[in-house]
Amino acid sequence: MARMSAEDRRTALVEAAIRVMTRDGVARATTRAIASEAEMPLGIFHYAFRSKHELLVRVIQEIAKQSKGDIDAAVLDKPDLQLEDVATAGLMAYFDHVVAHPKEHLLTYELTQFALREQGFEGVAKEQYDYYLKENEALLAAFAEVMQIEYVVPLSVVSRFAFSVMDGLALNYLSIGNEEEAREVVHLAVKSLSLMVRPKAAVGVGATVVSQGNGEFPE
Amino acid sequence: MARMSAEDRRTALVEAAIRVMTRDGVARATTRAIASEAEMPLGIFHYAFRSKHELLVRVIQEIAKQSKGDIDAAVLDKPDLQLEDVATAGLMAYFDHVVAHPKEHLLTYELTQFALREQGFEGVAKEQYDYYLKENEALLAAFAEVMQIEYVVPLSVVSRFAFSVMDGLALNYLSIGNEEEAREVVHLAVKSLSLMVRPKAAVGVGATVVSQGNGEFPE
DNA sequence: GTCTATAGGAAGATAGAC
DNA sequence: GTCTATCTTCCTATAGAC
Repeated sequence: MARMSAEDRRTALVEAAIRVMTRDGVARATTRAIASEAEMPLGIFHYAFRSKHELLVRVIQEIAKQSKGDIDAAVLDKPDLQLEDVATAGLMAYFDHVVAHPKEHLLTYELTQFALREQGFEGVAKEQYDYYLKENEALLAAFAEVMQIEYVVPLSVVSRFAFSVMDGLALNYLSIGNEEEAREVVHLAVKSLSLMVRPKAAVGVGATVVSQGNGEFPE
Repeated sequence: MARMSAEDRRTALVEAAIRVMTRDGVARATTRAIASEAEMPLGIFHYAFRSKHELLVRVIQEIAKQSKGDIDAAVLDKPDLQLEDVATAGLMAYFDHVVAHPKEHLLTYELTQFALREQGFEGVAKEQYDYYLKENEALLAAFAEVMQIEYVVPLSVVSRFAFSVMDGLALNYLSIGNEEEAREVVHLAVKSLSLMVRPKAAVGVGATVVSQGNGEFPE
């Protein structure tokens, strides 16, 4: 096989590992299967990585990076102007991604669980989720800016709520399907979010905002 | 070792398997570890079960049954009378269970994933979720009865929404913790549910019901 | 029915020829 | 650097003595 730098080997192996895991699951992603997928002899594996553990850390990081780009692109870039429309479009875009790429989402769940169990990966699951939540917060903040609204509960809590619904829905959709009903749940999520929002205390412009919420959030 | 019927062996092995899986994870629940936990020689395993596969099916069924009883007991039996109080108490009771028994919940996620990947288990993940959702529906129906309210969206959708939020929240709580913030999310879930509810079209009694919802659910 | 011993295979990791 | 052959360990499952 042609000469390659160690770093190129690592990159190729990480990509091969993701393909194998997406196709066959984490448990079947053995060093042999990964090397074979990358069309390298097994011996190369432990030349590129000290251990399988090292590869897995890179795989988890890479997955988080990829799915961020993938989903963000779909969720933003919606030119509607009504609050609910934009929110619905965003959440539906996320759900569309789940429907179109179920195995990729299944893999992220598998990796989370793996990280929660395996010694030496304690922090990794937390990092992964923290990352997703932060990205989600940024999205919600941008959304609020565009729509001239503000949240009546802390952003981090709104983010975690939205993330929880969509994450839980994706998980049960992967198990039971029923796409149509799942989309009804997305609509409920949008209505729920409208409870957590009010028109921004207008400093200058009065934007056209449609909110189902009453602008209050009683304790 | 004392004589036992094959069925008693199976029961003991299933319970041992659940203990091992809860403690160490599904991947480490080998036939050896399970037999050892049940204090039986390895040979007994394949006398009681034709294969590990057979054991796993029983484990998954047993887990679903157990957690139902466990959680239902906590969620019902709340003598409050205010709508939101009861709902909050119910969802909080569920979350309390997650906090108190994180490993048990982690195990159910692991088993779901396992079932989604493994040949011969295709239906099992779906059955598990269908079962949880049905139980959840029954709970919501009983709740509506007691509180003299009715749902303005189909019960199955309300159930799936509530289940999604709590399931997703449990999953991310297991990864990132932050119990206090997670409990704020539970409060948001309760507020959201109040959107999906209105006082029951009173036929006789007029019950004392406090709802945050406006009794409508615009499309 | 019980249980030891072992078959047969696949895993992660390494040694050593090229 | 590359790659084959192999080490060691652990898995599921079974054979066969008691």
